[in-house]
Amino acid sequence: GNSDASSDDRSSSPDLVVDDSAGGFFSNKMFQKFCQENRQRGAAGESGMECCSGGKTKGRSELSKEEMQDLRLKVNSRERKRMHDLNQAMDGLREVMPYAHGPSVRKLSKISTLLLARNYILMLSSSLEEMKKLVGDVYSSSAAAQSRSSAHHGMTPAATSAHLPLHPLAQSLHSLVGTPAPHSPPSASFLGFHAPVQGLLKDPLHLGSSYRHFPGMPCPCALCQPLPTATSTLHSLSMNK
DNA sequence: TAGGCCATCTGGTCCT
DNA sequence: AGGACCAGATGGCCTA
Repeated sequence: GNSDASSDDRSSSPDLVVDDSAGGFFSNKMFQKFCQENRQRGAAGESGMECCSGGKTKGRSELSKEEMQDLRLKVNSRERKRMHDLNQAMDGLREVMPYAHGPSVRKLSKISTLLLARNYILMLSSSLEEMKKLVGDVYSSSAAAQSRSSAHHGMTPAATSAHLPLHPLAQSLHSLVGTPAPHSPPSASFLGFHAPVQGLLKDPLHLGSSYRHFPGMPCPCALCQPLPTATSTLHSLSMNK
């Protein structure tokens, strides 16, 4: 189920147009050439064709014209399905990316989707690290305060921390950092996405036409996202093969 | 009209 | 041997 696909006449996962029909298949120039060559060979002599018809396992060179066509159709169909699956996965990735979705918005290109996803992951990673640090700081400061107070009342620090209610800030941070739901994108409100800005950037990757920039948060788009220092080493790895 | 993006076909390579 | 994966080629569609 891809919502974008319905709004985009250039869906990356179009309904399977199986061009098994002669018209579709023979429209391919290379295949036409192949058939032409085959016809020429056939005109020169059909003996090669007859010798191998009826065998159970044949080499590809021994296949008849029809069998070759059949094989080619099967391979093409598999390749189409593979590409459709890949595009479906790409659509799934687009759905969880922080950019404007909608009928009036052009879909991110594949390369833009991948680049944006990469930067988005880097941004989330650095945010998570920051959150963890914050939680640690809050814990240590409140524990220090409690130990002072409990020492005053003759209690052990361990006993107090076990029964202490969490600092309100620590509680809220806990709810944010504590148990991330697998396979679910971070909530929009958590990321501060509730007040989208309409200002769009111009950029060579065509991110600008579909990407929204949000106030108060580092922008994950390929252009304006400075890589976090902790993960900047990943940059050198980039996406090179 | 050039350039970008895409779907499809195709042959080669690798893996099971 | 068959299937998956990959990259090159090709042609169509769209936009600036």
